[in-house]
Amino acid sequence: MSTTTSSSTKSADPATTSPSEPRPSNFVRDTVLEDLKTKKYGDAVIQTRFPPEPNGYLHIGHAKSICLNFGLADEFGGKTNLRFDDTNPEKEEQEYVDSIMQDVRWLGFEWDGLFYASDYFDQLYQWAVKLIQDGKAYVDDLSAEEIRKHRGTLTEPGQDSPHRNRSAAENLDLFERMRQGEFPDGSRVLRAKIDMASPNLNLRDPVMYRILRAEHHRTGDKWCIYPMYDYAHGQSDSIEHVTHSICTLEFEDHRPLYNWFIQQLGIFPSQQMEFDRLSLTYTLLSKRKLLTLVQEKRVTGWNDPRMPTLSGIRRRGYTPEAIRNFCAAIGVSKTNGTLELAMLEHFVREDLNKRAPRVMAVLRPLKVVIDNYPEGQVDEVDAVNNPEDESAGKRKVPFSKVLYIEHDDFREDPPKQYYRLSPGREVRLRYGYFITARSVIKNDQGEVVEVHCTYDPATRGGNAPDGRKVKSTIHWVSAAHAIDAEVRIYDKLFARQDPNQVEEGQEFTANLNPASLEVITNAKLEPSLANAPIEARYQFERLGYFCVDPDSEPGHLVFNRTVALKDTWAKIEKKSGS
RNA sequence: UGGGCCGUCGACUAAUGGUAGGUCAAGUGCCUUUGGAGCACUUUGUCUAGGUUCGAAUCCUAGCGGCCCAGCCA
Repeated sequence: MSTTTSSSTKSADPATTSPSEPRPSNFVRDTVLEDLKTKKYGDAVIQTRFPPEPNGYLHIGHAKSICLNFGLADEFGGKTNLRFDDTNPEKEEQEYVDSIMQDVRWLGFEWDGLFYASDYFDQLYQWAVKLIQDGKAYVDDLSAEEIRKHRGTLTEPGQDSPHRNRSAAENLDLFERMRQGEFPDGSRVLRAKIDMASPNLNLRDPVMYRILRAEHHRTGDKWCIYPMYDYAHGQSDSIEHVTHSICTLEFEDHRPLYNWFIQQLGIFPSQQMEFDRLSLTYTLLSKRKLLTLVQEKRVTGWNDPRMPTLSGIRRRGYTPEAIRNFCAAIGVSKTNGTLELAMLEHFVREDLNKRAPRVMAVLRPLKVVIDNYPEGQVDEVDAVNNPEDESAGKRKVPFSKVLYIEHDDFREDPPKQYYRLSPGREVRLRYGYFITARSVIKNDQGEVVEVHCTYDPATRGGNAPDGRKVKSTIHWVSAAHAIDAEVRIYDKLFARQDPNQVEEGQEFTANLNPASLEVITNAKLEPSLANAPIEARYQFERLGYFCVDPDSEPGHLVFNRTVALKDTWAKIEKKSGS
């Protein structure tokens, strides 16, 4: 992929501390550049952070954020922390923490600091006490529902809680007793005292702490009160001296609150900036909904190869490079849009094309017998491992009298522009010989089950000495040498471009693509694949990119199709069909 | 209809008052022992209307359209 040329890279920029590749311009990077130039943070390097909540697995949308945050720090010699936003013990688990760390590293990034919002619970508590002392926070006894009623609506101001003007002493006492566990869950909250009439709902005395008796994955039962996101996040950023706190657009309305806490506390002024969340066609990127798919067993787990999670995509065969290139190419803006899935697929193909060894595999075997080929003779033909990479070398592939070819590669009655095998037609068997179809054998249903051909011994390797050309080259596997494999063909998980678009009363699961997985149990592979290791990626010539699934066992290989090759014939067929 | 944000080819994104460019997709041709890859070419765009300016995608005004916010989720 070539990087977009941008004006910001035309001239050497003194703020750029690394001589790295020109990077695509975006408004976040521009701001960093500007802040560095004006020395907004003195001589300090920029500090970013990736702050996932450990309540699910990371997905491709997170990859965009990871690449942005780590990428900025890399480019400008800054640092990036991994910080778990673990303020809601009811939804968070160690399993998610572990998977997140694994996925970030797999993507190719290493954090500078590893932190948890829960590391700061004591500090956060002390700051809350300070806000109470300053008359900026109060304990409210209203129920959740009463608070909601008092909040007003989008168009009407809220009303003050009757407890809004308690004395600092009383608030201090109550808050301390909240922490001590004197009150039942949900009976009281600590609220910031801001403005119940603010047009920004986030400023209508937001809740800072709630009482929640839940086992926290790190602090256990030490606390029975937990800070809310708005109170925890900005302060965590500030503690870590995060200079650029990059989050998604839906937090734009929270920025005034983010700033309010920092200002009241007089602590390090981290700056929040918001960019657009990634959306992809035919894809859902909502941890809540992905969780639903897992819980309802619509998929086999978070790492089902159809899932847009990093672990799913990894198992599907995507490379970290492909994802990083994708993230660099899609850019960062404030526009809410939806990217075509084709864009993502392009970047896997691009990467795999360069690195994946080619191999021959037949997914839907059709038996071919070469009548004039000597019985029992085996011919080891040379095959190129990767035409894109000469250093990948060559291998031998056994050729013999009985072969399998792809069922699609033979048509008894070939349509226009179909160049593959058909009665009387000569084609090339890749790296093998030219063969001509002579007759077919059909089963009781009238389906072709065997094609008898003749071959031209002079065409060994694939070229005719007399210079005659052939329109098409097809792949094959020697029947006697083939190894059997299971191949899982994946398609879009959702049938609708926008999986959230549902008929009245329906769930998003109604949009699930019933054909998202097709399992082929009798695929035939060339023997070189016998010892293919888990996660190894190949191009099955003319078919697509495939990788070895962890479900594989000795003697039973399982492949996942990562993505199909672009298929010109399919286009022609579709066009003439419609 | 309170507040916030956003409108550039079909999609994503650049242009920072001075040539509307790139990537994907689509199409055409070349090439090809993968109908792959590669190469070349092509199509299509500044939401609308006013204004400022020598000059506006960019600044101003007004419309129109979209997204977000009324969790003791993040």
